[in-house]
Amino acid sequence: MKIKIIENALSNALSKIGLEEIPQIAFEKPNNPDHGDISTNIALQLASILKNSPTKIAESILQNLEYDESLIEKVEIAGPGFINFKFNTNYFTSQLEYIRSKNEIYGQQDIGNGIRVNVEYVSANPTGLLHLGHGRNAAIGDTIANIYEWLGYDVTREYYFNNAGNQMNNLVNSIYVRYLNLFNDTQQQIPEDGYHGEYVVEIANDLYNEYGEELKDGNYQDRIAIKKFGESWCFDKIKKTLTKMNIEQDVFYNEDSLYKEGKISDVINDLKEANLVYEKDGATWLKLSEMGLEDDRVIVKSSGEPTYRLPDIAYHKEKFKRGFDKIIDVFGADHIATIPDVMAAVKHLGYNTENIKVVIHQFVTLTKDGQQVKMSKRTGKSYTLDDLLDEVGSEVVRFFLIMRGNTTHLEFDLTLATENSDKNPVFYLKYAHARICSILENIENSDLVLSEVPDFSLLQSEEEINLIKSIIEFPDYIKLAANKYEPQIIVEYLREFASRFSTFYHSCRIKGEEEQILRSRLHLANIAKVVLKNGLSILGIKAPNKM
RNA sequence: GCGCCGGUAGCUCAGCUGGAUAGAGCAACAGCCUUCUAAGCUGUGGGUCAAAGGUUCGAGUCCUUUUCGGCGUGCCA
Repeated sequence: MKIKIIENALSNALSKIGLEEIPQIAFEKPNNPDHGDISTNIALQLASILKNSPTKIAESILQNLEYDESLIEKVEIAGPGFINFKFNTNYFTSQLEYIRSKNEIYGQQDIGNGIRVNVEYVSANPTGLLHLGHGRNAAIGDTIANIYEWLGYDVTREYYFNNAGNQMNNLVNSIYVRYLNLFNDTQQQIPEDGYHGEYVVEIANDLYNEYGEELKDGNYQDRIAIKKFGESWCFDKIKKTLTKMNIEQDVFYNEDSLYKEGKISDVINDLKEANLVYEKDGATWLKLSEMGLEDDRVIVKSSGEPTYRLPDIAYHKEKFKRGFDKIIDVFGADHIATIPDVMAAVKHLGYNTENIKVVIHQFVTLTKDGQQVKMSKRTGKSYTLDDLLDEVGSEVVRFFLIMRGNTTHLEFDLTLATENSDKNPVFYLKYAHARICSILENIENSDLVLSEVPDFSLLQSEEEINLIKSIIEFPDYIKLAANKYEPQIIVEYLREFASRFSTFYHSCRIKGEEEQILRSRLHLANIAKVVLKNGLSILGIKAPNKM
């Protein structure tokens, strides 16, 4: 919305009143339509400074306010001293002509200006199958990547993984036990900290089919073979699941490459040079207490192996060195503790951590028929992301996983998701789009009608204007979602949008109306179709022509 | 113990930098299909915004304390 014009007008009025310093003027969109389209509380803010009542101040601002009457219909003082602006309906309809010219690309913006953004998400190690938590991570990350692309950023979608270290050893141990159990009488148990999932049995079966009893000794070479087999088995499944979810990442970054290319030792040297580490009990410690945090932490164990913090630091340094201007990490809430450590170190190495945004999301719980489905690691029974995708499809999965705020625990209602009915919110949006397609089909020569320039000023009813207002706001919501890293903002916007379209649809007929009206309404519906299609596409959902 | 996130209608959740009468979906109830898709629309009922104090013209939103739930708190990732 054009608040710049109002802002300037207000600034001028304020200086006429005699204000030497013009303060920041805040605007908001009133939720009560009687309060106009845009509102400012500037008079309330100035009350204590000017030692006058807000209403008096508002009055004198109004007396000195000059504005374009073709744009603004009404300016009012209301309540305790708000100044409310109501736009002329012609303002809204005139915006439509510009939007119509954008057509298919409406919503795209070039504010990113090619700035390079790295969005890291999923990043599950190849030690198992993806679960619902990964799914939420994937949906949030992929949608944020889409949003930034729509804003003209140069986006790289990245997956970071570690195929070495403790976790892989645990996987190897677990597979090995299951493998021996296939042909050995002695029923060995999986170690306490091993992987108990049923998929490990599957891996062992496949392993046996490939190698027979060749690996039964479990010597060094055997373990390497088991590790390679297990890793590619898991990665294969993970990638298939992501493909099913319509996610395609550009870079799979292996933590191991940080070691091979000397990036880890480089960072240790950097840290030593910056005097940020010390030796104690045979380990290397990071001086976090000198960086404003509570406790120092080990980054290299006495065994000589680094802890996870060190590669994390090196990895973030690498992202900067690879030329990214902005770094977005999407993590589950269980990673929350390590983030401040890593950020502090990266910052003290001289990188601007303000360009790193860590998006934390809370966990997912699964409910079915009102009962919570336990996803226990101990029993090994779990409902995987893949199961879910098979059951309800990628679009419902993606939608459900982003329809709550990142910081809220998300309850995935399987019963609701499976239901192909009006209760399922994703259908509502698709349905609105399909309806518009149906209108276009039902109008004779609709292409021809759309090729002619419409008179949008004929659209004056409340339903039409409300729809137009929502159309105009589309780019603002994309920006808001980007600034907040909240895909949910797009979801909420689209629901409201579809609702306004449906209201319009029911009260304003198109087919059979007089030619001029028909043309302008058809154009309006067609623009609404673009908004729905583009909005859904940001969420990774296709807009169907028929339902 | 300490740290992070959350507690808003019967249920699931919105509520942007503090603003005017706290919203949506589902569930409940009452209407609307000879007319472009009724997977829809219109209306009704439903609230001590976990509790208490504080900041101010004004608090669901900010501060303090308490409480409940989740996660974390490792020379695991």
